[in-house]
Amino acid sequence: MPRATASTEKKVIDLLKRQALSVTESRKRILQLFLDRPGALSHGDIEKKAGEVFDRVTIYRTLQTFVDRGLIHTIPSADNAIRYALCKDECGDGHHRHEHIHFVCTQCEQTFCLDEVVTPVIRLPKGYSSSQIEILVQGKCKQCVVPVRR
Amino acid sequence: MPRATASTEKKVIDLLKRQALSVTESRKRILQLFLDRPGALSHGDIEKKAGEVFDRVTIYRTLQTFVDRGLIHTIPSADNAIRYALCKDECGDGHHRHEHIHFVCTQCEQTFCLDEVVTPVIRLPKGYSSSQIEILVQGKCKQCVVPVRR
DNA sequence: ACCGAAATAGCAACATAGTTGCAAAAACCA
DNA sequence: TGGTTTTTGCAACTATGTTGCTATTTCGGT
Repeated sequence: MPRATASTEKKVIDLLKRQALSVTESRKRILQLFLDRPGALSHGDIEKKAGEVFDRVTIYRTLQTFVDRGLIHTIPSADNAIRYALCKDECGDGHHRHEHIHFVCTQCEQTFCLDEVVTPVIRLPKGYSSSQIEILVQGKCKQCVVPVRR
Repeated sequence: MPRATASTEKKVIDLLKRQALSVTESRKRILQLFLDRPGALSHGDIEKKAGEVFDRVTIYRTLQTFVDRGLIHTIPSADNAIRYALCKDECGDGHHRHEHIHFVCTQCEQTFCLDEVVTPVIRLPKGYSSSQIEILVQGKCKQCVVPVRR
């Protein structure tokens, strides 16, 4: 199965170079995986899709590098499996700023960034200060709600 | 160090009985740990505090039982360490309903339930339906913000 | 295109986290 | 108290994540 056409390969290389990352097979492949699908990926997902080619350790380190450079961001979960998703607005080196919420579909089990939904302001009790807010909504996604039968 | 006074022991036993759970040493001890402190506990935390007395497996199973019975609830995190906290309003058998947000202090690294802060309504894009919302706020808690120097 | 320095990948070994089956121990109920 | 049921501990296993070291690859300069 041809995973990367000439044009998407170029895009991937571009993204890496823009972050001053050296272009390696594993980075290209893993970044490609994120571009290929709308949802978020866990380490396990990536290992399943590219684990025969690359070492587990390489995948861990590649993901960490991508997070550090602001290419992807982490999404917490209640099942002890951190997921990663592409940063849409270019996040900087070590600086992530995300205003969107995350949606976990209970049916297809995919996790999506809902860029259209902006995180509301949360009024904290006196004495608390906040630096980051993460909103995780669980339910059924567009594809899974009222499945269209034909 | 005396962990349970006569009165708190009674409270613990009461809570267990109310859920039709048999009263065992490990359940008493673990439930006691939750009553002793305001923050949430991870499996690891509990293992450190009671791991010499009880088997790891017992702790896993006890936590699972408590979650199933609605005694405690899980709190997702970005560091792959699910935390557990007492349910204030009695959640039923397998039914959790929490309207509060969770606060993770970056300084003392504790996680709290902020019962005073009600989760806002999130307007999802067309086609999505939500069944549960989890809000995770990161920052400094009451104790850690502007440390009082005397 | 080639070379050397620097970055990255792979390997091994380890640490932590979580699960399952089964036999022994205990909690419960009459 | 005694029999039944539930829970515990143990052993073994799988999955997940980390670290140090060496081999390989990338990349800049020539």
